[in-house]
Amino acid sequence: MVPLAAPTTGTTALDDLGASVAAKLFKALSDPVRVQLVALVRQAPDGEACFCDLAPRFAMPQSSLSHHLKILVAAGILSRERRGTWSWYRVEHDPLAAMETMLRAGGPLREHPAGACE
Amino acid sequence: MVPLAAPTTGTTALDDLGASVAAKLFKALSDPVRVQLVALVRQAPDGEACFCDLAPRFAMPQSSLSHHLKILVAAGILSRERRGTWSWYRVEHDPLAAMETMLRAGGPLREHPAGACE
DNA sequence: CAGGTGGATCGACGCATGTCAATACAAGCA
DNA sequence: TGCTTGTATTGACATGCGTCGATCCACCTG
Repeated sequence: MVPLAAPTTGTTALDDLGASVAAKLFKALSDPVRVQLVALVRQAPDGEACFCDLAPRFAMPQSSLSHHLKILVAAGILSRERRGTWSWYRVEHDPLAAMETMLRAGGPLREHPAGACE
Repeated sequence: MVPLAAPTTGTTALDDLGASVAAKLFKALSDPVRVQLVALVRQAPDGEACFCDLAPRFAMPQSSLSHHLKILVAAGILSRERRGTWSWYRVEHDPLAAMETMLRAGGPLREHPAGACE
């Protein structure tokens, strides 16, 4: 650690907390398998997909896929619901919208009224 | 089990290549420091920021910051230009727009998605 | 040309992450 | 109750990544 300027927050840029939240969301999508999982679930009929539908799409053991799904659920990007024997996954659109807003506006991860083209 | 859309139909999920491209972009933003760097550069006057302007914002050695900037440049999210003594960074908006499109549509990443400011 | 400064790169370290096989758990069925 | 199938978790392993100090390079100035 070096006596640099203290982490400046509350000025013009994204604050530390917002950056951490954003980074965690982006990290959840930082693997190709997880990107595809989100796309598949989103495009599934009725907006939900069963694990057994997703598994055959990937050439990897079932445990690996479950691991990736767990990460997406932990990040809040997917939600899981167990109905009887099968687990069903849905896309939670709020986190995706938050990321989208942040990419467009560059501001903190919260509702941002700024116009698209400043 | 209900079959998902076949990989060859118009409603196809993200292909492997698109998913890899997307994942690499998201990965570049999977660290809070890099999220803040992008926000800072974007909000800088004239849309560009000098390394020496960015450095004091972070409590970490200069080498670490340079490392993060390198990752962002390698991902195409930032561009670097050396003018005399200083290095200047700008935000490349196309990759951000591509990510945004992908979050909204779930489709593959294209070269020039319907950009936000065209 | 010598010295100084801004910034990039190198090498090492420790921790996080993706992968797999094996195992555990949960629900339906015989 | 026990068996079978679907899914989650565990543990081990290798690799990747963020961090840091040290060093190197490019550009300016005297």
